[in-house]
Amino acid sequence: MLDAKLLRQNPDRMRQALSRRRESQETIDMFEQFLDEDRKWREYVAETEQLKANRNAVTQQVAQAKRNGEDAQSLIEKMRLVGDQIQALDAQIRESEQVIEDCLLRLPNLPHDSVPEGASEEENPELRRHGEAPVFSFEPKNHWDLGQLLGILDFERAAKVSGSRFVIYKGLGARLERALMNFMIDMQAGRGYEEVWPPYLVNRASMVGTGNLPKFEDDVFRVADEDFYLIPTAEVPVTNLHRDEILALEMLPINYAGFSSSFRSEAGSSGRDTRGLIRLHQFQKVELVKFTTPESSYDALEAIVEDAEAVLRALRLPYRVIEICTGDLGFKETKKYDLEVWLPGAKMYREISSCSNFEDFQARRANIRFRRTEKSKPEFVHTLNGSALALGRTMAAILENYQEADGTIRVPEVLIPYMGGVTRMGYANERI
RNA sequence: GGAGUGAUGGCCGAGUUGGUCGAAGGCGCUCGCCUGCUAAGCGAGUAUACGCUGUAAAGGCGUAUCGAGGGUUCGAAUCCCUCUCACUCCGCCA
Repeated sequence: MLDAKLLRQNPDRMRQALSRRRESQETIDMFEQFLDEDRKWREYVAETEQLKANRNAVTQQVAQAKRNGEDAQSLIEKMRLVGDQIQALDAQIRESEQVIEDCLLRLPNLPHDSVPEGASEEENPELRRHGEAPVFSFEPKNHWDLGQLLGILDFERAAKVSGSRFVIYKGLGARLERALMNFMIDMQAGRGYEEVWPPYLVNRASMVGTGNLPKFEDDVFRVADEDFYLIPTAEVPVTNLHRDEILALEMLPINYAGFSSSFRSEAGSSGRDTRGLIRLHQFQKVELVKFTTPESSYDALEAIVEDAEAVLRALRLPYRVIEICTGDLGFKETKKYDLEVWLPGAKMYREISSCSNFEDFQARRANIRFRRTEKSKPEFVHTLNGSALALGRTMAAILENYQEADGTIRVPEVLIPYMGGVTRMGYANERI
């Protein structure tokens, strides 16, 4: 959510942002509707407040008169009418506020000046690459074939138990998932992040706080008849940890590494990535979340990218870093980098981490503030996050990059201790 | 799930026969005074949001806020309704 005052005073800044983001006409119209409603709202407010000031004054006269044992009936009669007027105006104000609030909650964030112009993901510049794509003496398999041959991924039974877009990890596959979780959390805990294991169900206010609602209702799962949503990422509960709080300056920056399952409806993506671990209704993820001062959030963003890259480097997975252009930027972000890992089976780079700065967009929605000194006014913090990493896609990358000619998978060196010393996943290990 | 109690400012805590209550008192905090230092003491101050006005900043006026929302009333922290949360007891449960 953006500052209504800023939008009112500088509407062209928003208009320009909407155009840079290639927003739909619908969104552009919504912004103009906001400006219009905001103007009306201020008129109503001025009017009703004047009436209330008058009523408050007369009310004092009534009290005074009663204390003196005088008759106040004529004053009361007059105020009865004013009361009705106020009630009618207040109702109108509430309606206006609802329209305004709804617009504000659905208007996207302003791209940072440094974000490259572009219409779509095709124009996202690649910033750098790291690691060499492995060379195979055979045709590398995709991860779902490998996983099923090894008996560590079971998509068929997952479909029976739950449905499509689910997986069951078994044996060393389950163990590898667990190893990845522990490795990634330990690694970030060693880099200054506090480990957090949040709830996987959150209330609506939390979903609105991070900007997942009201605009993206279709993307998330909701528990029937309850005010509970399955989290689409740990970002939601972890960012909302400090909702409605005023933090002391000394507490910043706050760095959390949250582990959770993530649940996504994947509405609108039917037919895409239907096989394998790339696009599931449930996957696990270690998510980095930062709360910073406004002046340090862009440095913090670079730091998050580095922390996520470090995981890929430790796992010796080839990857590249791309910067998201204005037209591909998500609803909430001012600036975003994606890390893409090389998948030999698919012969392409796939997103494995996404690191974003939201500036005060979430902080304003979730009312997360800080005070520079005890006497200074609270200011909104900046929030950021980045995946480090998505476990399912990491496993896919490991299976595809570490496969051998005989169909076995070497275990990345850093994971061997987490795998109880297992160095290779193969047919011999089937009966774990 | 059943029964009950409660929710007031940074904290504790008055106020529930509706009117002078943005809210006593205390603690904490800030500034000043005092003291050779510390402690004690004295004085002043100490919420947030929004609107209007105004400025280089500030300020001024107004409105709202006593868990949240709605209602009754000329007027609500105080009365009514709904909800949320916390605590206690019972039941159930990993």
